[in-house]
Amino acid sequence: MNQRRPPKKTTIYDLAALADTSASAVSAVLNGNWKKRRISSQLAEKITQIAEEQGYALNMQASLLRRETSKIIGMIVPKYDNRYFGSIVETFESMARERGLFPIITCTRRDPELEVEAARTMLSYQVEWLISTGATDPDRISDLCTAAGARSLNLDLPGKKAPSIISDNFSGARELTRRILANSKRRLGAAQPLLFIGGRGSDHNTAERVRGFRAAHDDIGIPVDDSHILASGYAPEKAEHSLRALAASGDALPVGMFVNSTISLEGVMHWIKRSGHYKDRTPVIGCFDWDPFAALLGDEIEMVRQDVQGMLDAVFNVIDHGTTADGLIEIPPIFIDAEQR
Amino acid sequence: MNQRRPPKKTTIYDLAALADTSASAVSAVLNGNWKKRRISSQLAEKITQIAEEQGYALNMQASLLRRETSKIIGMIVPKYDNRYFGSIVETFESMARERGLFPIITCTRRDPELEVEAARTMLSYQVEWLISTGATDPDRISDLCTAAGARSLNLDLPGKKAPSIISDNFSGARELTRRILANSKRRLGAAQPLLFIGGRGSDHNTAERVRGFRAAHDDIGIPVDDSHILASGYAPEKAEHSLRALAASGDALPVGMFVNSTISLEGVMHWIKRSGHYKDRTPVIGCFDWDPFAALLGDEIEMVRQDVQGMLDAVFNVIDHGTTADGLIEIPPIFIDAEQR
DNA sequence: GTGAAAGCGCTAACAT
DNA sequence: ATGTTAGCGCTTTCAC
Repeated sequence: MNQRRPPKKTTIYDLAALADTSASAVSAVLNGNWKKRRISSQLAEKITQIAEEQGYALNMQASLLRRETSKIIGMIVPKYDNRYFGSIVETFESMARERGLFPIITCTRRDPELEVEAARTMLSYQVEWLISTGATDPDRISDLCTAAGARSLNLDLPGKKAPSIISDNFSGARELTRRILANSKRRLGAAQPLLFIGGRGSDHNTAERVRGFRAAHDDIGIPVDDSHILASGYAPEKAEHSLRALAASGDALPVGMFVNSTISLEGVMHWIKRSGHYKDRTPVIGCFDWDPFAALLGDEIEMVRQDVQGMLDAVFNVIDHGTTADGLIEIPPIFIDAEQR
Repeated sequence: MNQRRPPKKTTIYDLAALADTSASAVSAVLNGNWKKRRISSQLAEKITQIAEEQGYALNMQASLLRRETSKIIGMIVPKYDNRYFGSIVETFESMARERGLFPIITCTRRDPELEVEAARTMLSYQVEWLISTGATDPDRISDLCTAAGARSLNLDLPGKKAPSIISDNFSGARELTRRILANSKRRLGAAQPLLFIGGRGSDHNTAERVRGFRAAHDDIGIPVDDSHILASGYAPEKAEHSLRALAASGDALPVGMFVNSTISLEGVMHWIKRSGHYKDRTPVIGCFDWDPFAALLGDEIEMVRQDVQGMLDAVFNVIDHGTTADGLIEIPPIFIDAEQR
């Protein structure tokens, strides 16, 4: 039933002709601000009905061109392949819609070039706000936004040139580490240093989590060697490769691990299962992020869940109230206890 | 650094004034079709540079209003909470961009009202194509599109009024069932009927998969009782609830299950772990969909992976070549053998 | 209570 | 080779 040649679209002029009135009356009625224009409910009724019959659809491009405000809000997101970002996008969309904003999302696959290209495109579409989620170079995007008269916001990863809403990575990592160490002690009698694996050493979140990881070890007087920090990237294969290299080096394998994301955990679990090391006793694991299946993988796997709703509440708080400070807002992540998992 | 009052945006008229030329020259240069207008590379150079300096950004709304074609392509997707849809969206976006199209995606949470509202909004934005993914009422959306002069396409779930690209659910389910039965026989000596769980009995995919499930049982002469088909919905809690009810009924629990989606599998695995039935011997499981962590959950869990790339190749084949037939295109899903998982 | 008219920023046909 | 001009469909004064 797909029409080959689109029939000329109905405009408010067509409607005006049919209703024997003017385009401005039609526009006013269809926008709901007709009481302000004191249009007779008779005429309003008639116009609405005709519009219905003709299957009239507003042309946003024309409408937006004339208005001063677009009500379009953009978000850039690195990937759709994990629960964290999926839930950010889903929550963002519905919160935006609640406010009468039109959300447009685009996935930039952690590619810096794509990020700025996507930002530019969104600015062409007159976004009023642009949220950079987990962007590699958020300040670059903020600059573009400022130049184009749009406002920007950083989510998940902080920047210097716009308000940034992120998880409290340091405290979260410290508490997670504390729990892994406790589990490990319960199993082995004595606590031993853990392995930190996944993420990029250069990004703020990873750095903060490493700091929390070290602090928790410090708290109980266990030294952490640099060789125990393997921030080799986000892809599953990267984590797997690091572990393989570690095992090949002949060093003792750690009894427990702090895994920096579910995506890294994928590689870690795969390697543990396939490699055959740990065959009798799997390592104690903690993951900075949550996934429902990962949660079922074993009893000893501890997970922090980032507070997506809390973060987006903060995001929209800035948007709704137009806060202007470029500060850092840190949202505590959530710990789920084993019983209620 | 967020500007409070957006500075008036630079237009091509501003650039024309600065370059001491006309708006049309600027437009032509910035669009790349200036060799056609035989504009001197000198002028072109000058304009490009000034545009750069001024941080000029095209106003798409104005551009689109004037053009006849929008190059905007929309997609409606039910959820972002599993790998299947995540990968559909990610692949769709990049394939659209490769073609110079601007993808806009929106998540409708399996809500029929939201679906049509989202479709209407996208049509206002002049989408040329609208892909309904897993929509509850795709024909309604196709009608809206036809009325607005846009073309539509169904993905994942078929409709009658537009070309539909879906998985070959029948054959996939039959093969998956065959494999689960074989695993079950290997473990138990004799094959026993499986339980089908998850999905909506009313949707095409679930119906086809049930048909495949029955066919595979028929093939080896095992009868399937209606009480073994539990298509109680997509949410994890729905599946969990059905299982709890089944266990409470006192009937024997099945030795194996065909789970209709990863999202249902979430509920199934959770129940198996928490309920304590199956404590010594977990059931043989197969899932119509793939998830990396679920794949690690046990050795006996068989998974079909829907061929997302194949499906989207088919989608863009229709778009690129403007096929007009409203037929059903079925893409065989992919089986991953245990060794290579 | 309602209509006429201007103009948002851009593109393309038509001049020169 | 480049400028002038007429809209695209809508919103919004302003005039009646």
